[in-house]
Amino acid sequence: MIEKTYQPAEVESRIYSAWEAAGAFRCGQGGRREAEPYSIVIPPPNVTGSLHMGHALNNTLQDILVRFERMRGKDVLWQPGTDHAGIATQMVVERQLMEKQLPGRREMGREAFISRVWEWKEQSGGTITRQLRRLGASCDWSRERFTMDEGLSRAVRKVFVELYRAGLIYKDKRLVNWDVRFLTAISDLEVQQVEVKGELYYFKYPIEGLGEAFITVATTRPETMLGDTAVAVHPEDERYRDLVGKYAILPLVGRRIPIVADEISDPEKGTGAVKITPAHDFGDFEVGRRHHLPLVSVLDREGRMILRENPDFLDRVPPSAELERTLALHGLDRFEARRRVVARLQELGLVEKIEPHVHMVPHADRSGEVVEPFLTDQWYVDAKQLATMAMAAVRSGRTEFVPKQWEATFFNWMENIQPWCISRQIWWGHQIPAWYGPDDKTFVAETEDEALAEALAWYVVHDVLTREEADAIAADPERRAQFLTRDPDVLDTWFSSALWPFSTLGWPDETPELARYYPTSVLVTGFDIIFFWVARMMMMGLHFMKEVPFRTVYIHALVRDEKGAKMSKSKGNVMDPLDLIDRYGADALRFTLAAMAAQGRDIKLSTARVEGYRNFATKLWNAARFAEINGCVTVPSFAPTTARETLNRWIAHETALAAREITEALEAFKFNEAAGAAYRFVWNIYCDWYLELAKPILAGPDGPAKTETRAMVAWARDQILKLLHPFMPFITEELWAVTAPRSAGQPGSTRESLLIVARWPSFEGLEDNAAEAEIGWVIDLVSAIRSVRTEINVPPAAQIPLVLVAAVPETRTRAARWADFIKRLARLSDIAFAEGAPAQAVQIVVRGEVAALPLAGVVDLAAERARLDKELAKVDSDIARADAKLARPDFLERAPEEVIEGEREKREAAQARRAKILEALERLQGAG
RNA sequence: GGGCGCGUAGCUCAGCGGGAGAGCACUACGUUGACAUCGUAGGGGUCGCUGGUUCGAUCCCAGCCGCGCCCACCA
Repeated sequence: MIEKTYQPAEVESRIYSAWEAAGAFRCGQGGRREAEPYSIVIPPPNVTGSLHMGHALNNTLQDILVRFERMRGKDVLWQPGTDHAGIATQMVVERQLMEKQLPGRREMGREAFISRVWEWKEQSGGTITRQLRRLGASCDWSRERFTMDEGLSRAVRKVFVELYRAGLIYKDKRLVNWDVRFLTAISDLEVQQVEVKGELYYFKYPIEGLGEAFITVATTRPETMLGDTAVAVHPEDERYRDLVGKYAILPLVGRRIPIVADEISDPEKGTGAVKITPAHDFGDFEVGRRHHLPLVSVLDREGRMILRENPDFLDRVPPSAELERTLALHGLDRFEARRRVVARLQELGLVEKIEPHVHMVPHADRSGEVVEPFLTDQWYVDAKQLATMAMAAVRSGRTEFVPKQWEATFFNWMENIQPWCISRQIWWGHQIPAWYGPDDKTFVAETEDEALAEALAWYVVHDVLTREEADAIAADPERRAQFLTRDPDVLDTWFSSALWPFSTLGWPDETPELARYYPTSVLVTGFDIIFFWVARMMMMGLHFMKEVPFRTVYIHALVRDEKGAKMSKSKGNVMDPLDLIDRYGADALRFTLAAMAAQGRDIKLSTARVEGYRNFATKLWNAARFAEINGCVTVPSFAPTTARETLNRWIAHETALAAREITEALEAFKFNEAAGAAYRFVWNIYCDWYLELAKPILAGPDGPAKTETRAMVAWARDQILKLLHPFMPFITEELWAVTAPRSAGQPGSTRESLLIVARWPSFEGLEDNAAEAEIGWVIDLVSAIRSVRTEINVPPAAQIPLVLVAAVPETRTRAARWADFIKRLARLSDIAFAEGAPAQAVQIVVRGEVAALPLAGVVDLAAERARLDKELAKVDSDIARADAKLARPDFLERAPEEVIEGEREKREAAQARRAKILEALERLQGAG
């Protein structure tokens, strides 16, 4: 017996275990080794993460595709795993140490700290994957990977070494985006431009040799002026032409700085003269290179002023008396230093003005601190070269974005791609496989042994060491360990993510999985990581595999709250998917997300919507109960195409239509259309009409019609379970089990397989549309009667007679055949036939014929006349519109034939209907 | 400054060249043995504005008005 109500919480975990126990998620299962492969790699969630609504959407869509293709018989691999998430994870563990009042990271040392992180990972790293299971994700967990596991780490080292040897990875000293909180370099992508209300300061720099004359520069960062090494004006700016080549004297410092002509200066902006601080501004850095300016750093890695022990500062510029006075700046935070510099310049009368100024200020993603451009040595990937192939792959269609417009975004970024800074000054991550010799010579290799061998060989060849000395070092463990120093930095987390589509399949080994599942079929992800991840996977995949990592990139929207605001903890508008799963079931959440996943628009999620789809699940549940109560059991040998009953032929055809619609929508990644089609079919076709029309048969005497109908009800229900399974895996699998036909004395399911691996419905039966004329007529008739009953206030319980007027023989046959049904659904007492309509009757036109409801004493004649007048007006306007069209020569000449024909047909139908309405009006006249 | 997108029923959104749709909300009625997490019926929209293309425009094009997002070293 099917339970009275569906209990998601009870069912979901049990069903999920059953899938896992059956090995249903595993690739290559069930004789599918010969089948077409279908693979998706999961966007690996942070190991520190917990499931948020974005994950829920992302993984629901992947799971829908994966379940759909699995049911279509493909050999499916959904490759799961997690990301080590460098900074995020390091932060979590450091915070934990603090909370437990244990020694901090630096005190415990690198090795101890890293093993602490691993411990944390073992204990807590499984949260997110457990939560994915609750959502129903059918990943092949037997293949779960972690970006820091041994295999993937090996892939990372190999990639690094090969790119280094190909000259595509190099070390460079230049400005980087520096996070002053986490004390690490970050990439351009980890920087957010934030609009800040600040001030624009106009400073007067005296000009050497021109007495009281000065040049005014505008700046938003006064504290960096101590590091100025030039003033730039535009080469064509008449105002300053004479000053180019002269020197300004930098206030407070006394440094002579040249006034140079450079295009960077915009005559429209500020004063047209701009101070140049090559060590603290990306633009100025370039100017510095062009004009061979010295780089003067005045900030340390924590964003504090560093003047005293700063060789960059003191060696090049003899401290002036003024500078000595400003030495109080040393060690000050940059923002405090800013206030003091401004104050001092004001005292000196060198501040022309200060204006309020709104501008974009770069902030570090993670820490939220203002990013400091900082001069350091870092490792870079030459992305430009790699980008060329990636762009070509998208241009040629080897990888396709869906929706298409994201390709523009992709190209736009790729065309302007900058070197990718991949080194991070943190501990948790893939340590860079680079070692330095005694003279700082760099050796890059996959292992320390290889690096050492390479280094010793190099020093021998270059006569730094003799062969004997080298051998001695190699032989002595102590000296070996001391000879090289490993680069302490680790790689950007996205570096290992970029390898995900092939590293998870076993690369660099030539595994069968790599051969079979690469390139993957589709990547499902949000637009926010097109640059971070998609582009980089494209570059790495093409370089190392010589083939794109995925055929299709499906870009989905952002999930927002019901008002359209981005969900964030600080706003307190976060909806927790696990909470929704608890309240409504995973299926309801999944269906909601799918139904709302229209391409190109963000999802505004509301609980009302989830509730609505929970109701849908309930509806399905009850429909299955109805089938069971009425003895509708799957008949394995039943072939729907052989059905004899019109009603059954009709639902078979409707089922095929729905199957086709859902299949085509899923093939085109139109999740909302697929969900909508399934919803309409189940509720508005199967439940509202088919089951209702089947009731009299099921309640009637036993016989072939009843037997067939029972089989068909069960068959259609089974098709529904299949069609709905990708969206609502739990409830459908549960119903699949509980509705299984029983074999005597045998416990358990007699289904051939779990639903998850059942065959996806075909479209067979589409060609037979004959039943529609009959069932459609019944539906129209019932609907029309119901509508009229409400309109003229017939009490719902009242049973009234129906008279079919001047019915053609076919109608008479149909009416006779469907009398029980129609009477039941339209609440009629009797169906009769007559050549003319009875007096005092409500008359409706159904598919060209008049049906009358004699309602002497019940019907309000005036109301009825008004109703018919309204209908007449409607039909008249229809005719008029068609006439107007058909009267235009242009239309007849230029419109396609089928459109013209359609218009004629519409007109004829309207005319016929009009005639019937007129007759009805006349009769009413006579009656009144 | 560049690029992308959005303005359709009270709300959330589909549709996107041939007579305006769904869900929710709303109104009325209804516990007929699957389902009140339900059923039946109903009200509600000059499809942002202005032009253009077309036999025909909510749909294509241009401009404008609102709104959002992404990218960009500008003082």
